[in-house]
Amino acid sequence: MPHAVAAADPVEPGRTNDPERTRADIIEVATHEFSEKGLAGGRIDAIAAATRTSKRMIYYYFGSKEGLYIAVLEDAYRRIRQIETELHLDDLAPEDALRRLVGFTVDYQWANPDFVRLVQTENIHRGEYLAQSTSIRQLNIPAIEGLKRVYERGVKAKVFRSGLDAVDLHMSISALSVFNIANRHTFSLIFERDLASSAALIARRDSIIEMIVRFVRR
Amino acid sequence: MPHAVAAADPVEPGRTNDPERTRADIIEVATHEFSEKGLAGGRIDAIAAATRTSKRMIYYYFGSKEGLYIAVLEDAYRRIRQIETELHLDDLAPEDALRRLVGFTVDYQWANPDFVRLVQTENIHRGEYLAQSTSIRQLNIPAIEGLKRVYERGVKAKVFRSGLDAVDLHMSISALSVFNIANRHTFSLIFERDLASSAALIARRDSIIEMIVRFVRR
DNA sequence: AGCCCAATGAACCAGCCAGTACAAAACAAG
DNA sequence: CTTGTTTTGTACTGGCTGGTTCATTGGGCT
Repeated sequence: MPHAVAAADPVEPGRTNDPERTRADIIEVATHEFSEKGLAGGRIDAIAAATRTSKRMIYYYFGSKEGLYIAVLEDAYRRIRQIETELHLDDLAPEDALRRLVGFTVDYQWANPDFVRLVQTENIHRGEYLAQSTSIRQLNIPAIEGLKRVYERGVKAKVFRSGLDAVDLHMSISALSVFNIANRHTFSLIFERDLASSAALIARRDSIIEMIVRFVRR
Repeated sequence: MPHAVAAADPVEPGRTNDPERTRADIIEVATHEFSEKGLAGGRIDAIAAATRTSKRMIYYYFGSKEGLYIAVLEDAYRRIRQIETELHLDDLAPEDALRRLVGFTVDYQWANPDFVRLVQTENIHRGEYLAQSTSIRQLNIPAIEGLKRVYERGVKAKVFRSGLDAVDLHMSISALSVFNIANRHTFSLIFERDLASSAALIARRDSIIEMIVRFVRR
């Protein structure tokens, strides 16, 4: 997402006070800064400068650097959960549905490196800020529900073996999908491989799908 | 490794100037600090305080915070490579060897969260410091050589399917092994699962091994 | 119009922290 | 024991950066 300067939406034109927009603007810029530099490395002044508003506003709305960081985390998780609900897997045969789910997950991580980096940062902090967020834990996890239904359909149809744990399976899918993004720099440096080329991505995507499918097939 | 205050080694007793030791001491403390807080979050003063020596020495030996950080990275990679050479896989049947290699990888990551965190941090920085290290790229990668030999033996023995890429396979093994450590905090928070219990670890370990083996089996 | 509060701006501050100045010891060599 | 080099300690500083102060503007409501 190349920063979209968002052609001013036509509603209420001559307005200068616009809290919603100010908040959203700050969060967008801060998401980028924190995902780029981490919490300690991110600079409030840098965020303020890239915003249409001022540093004062950041403290007005978010209270502190940590407060802003938490808001950024909440927003990022909210977005991914939103998208997860939009997959329609129930009208596909189990194995096809699984392939689609895995493929989607890979593509999503690929398309949203900011989210991956944010999660990485938060894990460096041992999840202490995510733990402070009340709103995040209220959301349930569409991804795992969808996966669970697909898996159970597959078991019933005797194409998947039974006895597997959906959360464990989800963890494997996430692990494989995230790694390419999360560790691409050190990995490609050490193995002298370009992980970013589209050929490499496609091959990797196929490999991941194949691995998951072979794991669940009877 | 619980910090081992290292009962003074008997060689050269009355010595006060001991560059080797000072250097090693600084690196050990810094490894902990940086893996805990990241590069930006780590404090030189904190490192100095936890050392037997002073801040002055850090700059004397490493020149800058970044210099120290690079030295820490180099040392961490050197250690893991060292250990990788110590696996003896050639005297096992291919599938057993593969199981052992994967199991070892999982256990190693589990036992060395500092390394995982350091790599995470370095990836946040897009590998720019690792790229500056000349010494790291000179080392070759024992793990992948070992894996390659095992895989090829398996193909020859017709227990593994052919046409797979050893680096890709290694990537999958790493991805699955690292995820539990790297993302345990956010993951366990969201899925309300304890990933740290030994029961969970063992189950996960088995699941990973099974996934890899099923992937390569014909 | 006039009141009140939400929203905003510009300049400012204080503590933190990477890095340094200035030496003084310890050691090696002659 | 002198001399030169390596290693170490103490005290300091200057800029960066999170956070604040104080004052102002805009807008909804009656």
